[in-house]
Amino acid sequence: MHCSLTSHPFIGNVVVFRFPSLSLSLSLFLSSELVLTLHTVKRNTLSLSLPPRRSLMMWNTAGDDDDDFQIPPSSSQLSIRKPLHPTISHRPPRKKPRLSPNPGKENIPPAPEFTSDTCFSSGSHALGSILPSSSSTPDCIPSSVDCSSAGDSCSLAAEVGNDGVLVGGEEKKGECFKANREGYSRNSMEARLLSKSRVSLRLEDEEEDECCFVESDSELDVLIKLCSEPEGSNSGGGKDDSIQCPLCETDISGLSEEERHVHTNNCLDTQAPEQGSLKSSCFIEESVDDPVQHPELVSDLSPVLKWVRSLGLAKYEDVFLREEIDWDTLQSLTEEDLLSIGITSLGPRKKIANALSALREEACASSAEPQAQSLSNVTERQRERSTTRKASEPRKPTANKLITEFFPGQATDGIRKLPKEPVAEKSAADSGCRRAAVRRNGNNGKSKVVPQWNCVPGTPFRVDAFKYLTRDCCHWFLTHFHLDHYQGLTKSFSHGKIYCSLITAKLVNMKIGIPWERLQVLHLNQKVNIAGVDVTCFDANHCPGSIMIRFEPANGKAVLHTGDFRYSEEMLNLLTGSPISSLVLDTTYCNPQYDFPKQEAVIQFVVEAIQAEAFNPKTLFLIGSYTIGKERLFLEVARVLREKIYINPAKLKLLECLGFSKEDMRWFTVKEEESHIHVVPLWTLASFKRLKHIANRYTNRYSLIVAFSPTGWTSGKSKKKSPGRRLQQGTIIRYEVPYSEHSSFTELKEFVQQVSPEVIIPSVNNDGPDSAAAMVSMLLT
DNA sequence: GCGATCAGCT
DNA sequence: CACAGCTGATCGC
Repeated sequence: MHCSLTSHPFIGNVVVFRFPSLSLSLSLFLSSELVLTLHTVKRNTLSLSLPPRRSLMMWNTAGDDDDDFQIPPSSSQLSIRKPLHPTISHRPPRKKPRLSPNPGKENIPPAPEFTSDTCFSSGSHALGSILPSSSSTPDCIPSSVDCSSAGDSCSLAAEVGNDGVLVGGEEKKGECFKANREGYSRNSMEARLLSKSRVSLRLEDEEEDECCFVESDSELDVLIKLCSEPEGSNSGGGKDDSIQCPLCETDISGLSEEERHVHTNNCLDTQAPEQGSLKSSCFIEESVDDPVQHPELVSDLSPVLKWVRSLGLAKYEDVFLREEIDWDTLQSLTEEDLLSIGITSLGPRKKIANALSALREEACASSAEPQAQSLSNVTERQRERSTTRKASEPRKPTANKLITEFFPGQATDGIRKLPKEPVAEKSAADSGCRRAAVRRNGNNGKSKVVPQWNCVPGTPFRVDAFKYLTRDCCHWFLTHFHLDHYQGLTKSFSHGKIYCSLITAKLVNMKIGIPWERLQVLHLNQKVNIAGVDVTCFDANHCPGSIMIRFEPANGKAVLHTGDFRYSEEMLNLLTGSPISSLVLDTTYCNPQYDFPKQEAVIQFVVEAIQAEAFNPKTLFLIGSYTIGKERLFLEVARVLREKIYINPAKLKLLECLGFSKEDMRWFTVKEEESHIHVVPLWTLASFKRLKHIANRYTNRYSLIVAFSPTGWTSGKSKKKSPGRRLQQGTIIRYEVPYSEHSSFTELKEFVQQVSPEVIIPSVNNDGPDSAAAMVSMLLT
């Protein structure tokens, strides 16, 4: 078997193993300090990357013939040499490999001495790069191949086994290794990035970040499957799998699941006329008048399935069928429910959830204005029943949990409930939220209910509610200039005044074209009276211009709306005064899994990472940012590295609105050639594909791209507690760093405890209203 | 053609 | 995951 090692043409710390005639099956055993990343395995090519300042040793213990391990002459940058520390291999090589000549060797300068000090501080060489060492080494393990820049660290051994399996090992041997390891552990980016995860090897696809995790059946799915087995059927392995159509009772076991649905649907279609009202074009009409008299829920399935189909999501029919979801149940489903029944794809789930809220709104509208609709009696009854139920009983036991139940020692009398859905009219009315016509003319006159978090209890004000413009409100607050908060705001806005910070006002004026007459600037920490309500705003520490707003209405129940915010202790000093009754809280990361470091720590991390990666003068650094946001990160990078940052002219214009000092602005340049640190939209860093496009654009100027993707999500889920991660594909490196402009879970908890409100209204509630209660309860435990 | 909105995607 | 935002399709004017 032949294996060739070559250095990457551009970047020193990538080693490519080629097994020309082998279908690779790989396993690598690495020890605690991960220094080798298996990068791609494709077309018999295995590419491995070493973090900078590390070296690689490779042993060959495969096969017994001399052909086992050959370094072809073309691998000119590799030196084949003997290791300094023979004992390092946990499985000593059995045979000396035939070493091929290395014609390029003499042209390559000797590498510096590699010690624990130089391993981090020396910038003159890429320490992981594949350079020959001029030093000679003891002839103990003749079969080793060292691709290190200097003969030293012995940090990793890899072997090619008889079966073509590449195995490897590292054992701590000798002081050199120890010192090196300690030095590395202490200083290196990679050690810091990876020390927690201890993932010994990453097997990455070429499109690493697009790798798919095939979702295995959740426990819930399994349960659902079990529960959906027909009750008397022998599901314990017996073969009594007879399945009957619930309508015509024909045996349909022989049909596929899809065919069964088709069959059942046909039966429903043919039987429906007998029941009086079903028309294929009006599936909403059919419903079971009295469920007690119609215990067979399946007879109510057809409208559901048709509805699902009408959304173009026929492939989920079986999910609804399996769950025996009837029309009533359907309307009470939350997005969380959809997820739990197995609609795991975001797109379809959102689509269904949106369609469901439209359905519910229709139902509400019809109950509120029955005269406005001309509906069949059946529909009328159906809606009546569903709305009656809404008013009288909870759809789900957890839905109407009192928020205040989660507050130990707080009175619960007469305290507002967390609404199950914005559609719950009572809660909407309570908070002053009303139905808003989304479009006066379009959208078929459909309307949306203003979510509670966009309202200020006890006032007629709206916050970040431009999606829900109504004529009955003329005080519109905007907490910051991010699309998801100003969405719906256009230059034709004519609904009153917009209240925001100076920075936000500038941006709204510049980017959207709202005239200044419509804008009312709120100054930080200054109380003003607006329509009889005292209003004070504070820096929200989110993006430039972001504010939190305290409203003190005449009823004495102060409301604090955080907008989007990142907690800082200074906030608490400002918030002294009247106690907060309702807290509208940015719950973006309201889950214990999101516990990321302070921004300063992440900035420091990025600065050090740049320094560590900067060994190659032809490196382009990219830092992701939003329209506004993350400025602190790249400004700090500029300051520390004393290097200008490139931004495009549009971004510069934006930054000029953000109130940076002249000093700070000097760190920005719109001349690309003046800087090799560029600020780019965050989404351009999202995939390696895009990064490759960027790389191609700069192919003459840069040989290495190092991108920083700053996002709080980095620290979620499986990446729990990891301070970030470093991904690499060839000449492109992407760091994902947990730089967040939202509060972490810990910070939220701290904030809530300090503010101690009576009611919390979450602003982000992606998993449905049920989880809102859970979310809040987590904050208070 | 333009602005606004929405779905889909990252 | 989907922070926040881009892209393209569609609709109404």
